[in-house]
Amino acid sequence: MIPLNLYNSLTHRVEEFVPLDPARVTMYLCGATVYNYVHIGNARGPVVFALLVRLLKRIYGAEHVVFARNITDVDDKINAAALEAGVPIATITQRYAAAYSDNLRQLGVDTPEIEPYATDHIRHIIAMCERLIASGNAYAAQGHVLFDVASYPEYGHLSRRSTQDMIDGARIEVAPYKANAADFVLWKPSTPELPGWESPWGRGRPGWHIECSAMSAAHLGETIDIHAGGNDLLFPHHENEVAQSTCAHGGKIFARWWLHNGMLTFGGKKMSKSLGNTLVLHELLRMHDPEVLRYMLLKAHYRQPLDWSPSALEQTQNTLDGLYGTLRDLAEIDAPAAAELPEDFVRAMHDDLNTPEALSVLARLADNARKATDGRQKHAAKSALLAAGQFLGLLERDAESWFKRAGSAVQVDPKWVERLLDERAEARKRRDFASADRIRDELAESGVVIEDGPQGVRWKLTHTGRNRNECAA
RNA sequence: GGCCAGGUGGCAGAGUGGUCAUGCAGCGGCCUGCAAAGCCGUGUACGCCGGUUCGAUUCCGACCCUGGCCUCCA
Repeated sequence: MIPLNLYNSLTHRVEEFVPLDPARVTMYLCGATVYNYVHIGNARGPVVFALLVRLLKRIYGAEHVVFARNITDVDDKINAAALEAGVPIATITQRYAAAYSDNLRQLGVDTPEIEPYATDHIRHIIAMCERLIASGNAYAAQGHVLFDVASYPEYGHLSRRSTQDMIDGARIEVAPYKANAADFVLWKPSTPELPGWESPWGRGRPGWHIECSAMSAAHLGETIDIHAGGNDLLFPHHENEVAQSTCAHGGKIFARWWLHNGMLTFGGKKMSKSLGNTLVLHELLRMHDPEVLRYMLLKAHYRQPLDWSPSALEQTQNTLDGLYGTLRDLAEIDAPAAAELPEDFVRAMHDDLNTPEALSVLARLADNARKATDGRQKHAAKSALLAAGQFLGLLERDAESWFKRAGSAVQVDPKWVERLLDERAEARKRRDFASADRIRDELAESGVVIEDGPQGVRWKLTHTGRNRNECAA
């Protein structure tokens, strides 16, 4: 058995992952705040960490892994969007939460076991605030509840900063109700036009950080195996979660492994709404096959930054075309995905989810499949390729239709193509190559590339010239 | 300014103390009526300067540069 090694942000080292209880492996991922459509950068964590969940299920059994990915459905940005549109926040959050789940599903992200909503956990949040006040780790002031950072000496351990640095580095003015600059809000008061819930401190709403702590504990228990998220959440979000959860649970360790994915950049800068360099996921899904987007997200190691660009996407499209080309050549071999994954593939995946390495194994498997001579070899090679590819959420399409994508930028009527191909076949039979080539040129003009093979002619839609600039919007 | 990641061939992107990443693109050849696809072949790559070492892209130190966090952010 190849051990599963994962980089733990807590220790800054790659360590062999061993769950607390192999019969119930628990993992939590900070999901989305649903105030707008998500961009492709928002999908990186869900994609790579759902892949990790697949790996965990393969090791421990699907029924022994519980994965939660939350939805933050109360937040000041949501409130602002609702206020502007003149609708209740639920109108906003339902729309975007549905789009989020749907977009991720299209991208091949498995649905988590649990998808908790913050507003369904207000009682848990209030209870947690009360526990923190009782334990002396939080205090109420002017309708707020604040976490007392000074009460938790370990604060800053995860993100490796000292509280002194944080005070020195504080760029915002300290709110008057805060005892210390570094203290953060667990609960805050709501004015009548804002959403709010009755609490011991008056009508109010939760702060962001405590939502994840409360939902994680409610569904997965006080100590979980893995907590994941983008590395931009390391501080303050994750640091604050550690502080709240640890203190509310009598010092029990909150998350044993902390995993952080690197940022997706566009034009060399982190893709973010504030910079205005985002590529909205549902738009991309309209223009590209989801597998191309997915392959692109897996091309770089999850902890590294990944720069998105139209040309990189085109390269990815070409790579995937090559893999599907192999499968198309093996269309007559009726081989389903193998039950077992190739060992070098598993080794790559167990090496801190090294998807670039795993993709290079995929290329090698495709090479084997192309070079296989007899039927048995072909069968074995094809099923190995499919097994590895489909584990990554790739190569799930029918190879023939991959090259004749419906809804692509290039559109042709297949009947028209077939008719021209018949005409061309006739011309070639007459050795009238001038006419044959004229027909080929006409097809090429419409984006149809033809290949004369031993079994006759086949065709595909070209990618050249499309998708080059359209996603730079 | 503080903390944390990085700088690899035309592009993307792994990895390693001493023969090979891989993919895309390019180039040459085979195949083909010609193409396409496929096959074969093909490139003095590891930011800069020192150090350790028989040997460093890989380890150590300095420097330069880039990105992330320090405020909401996957």
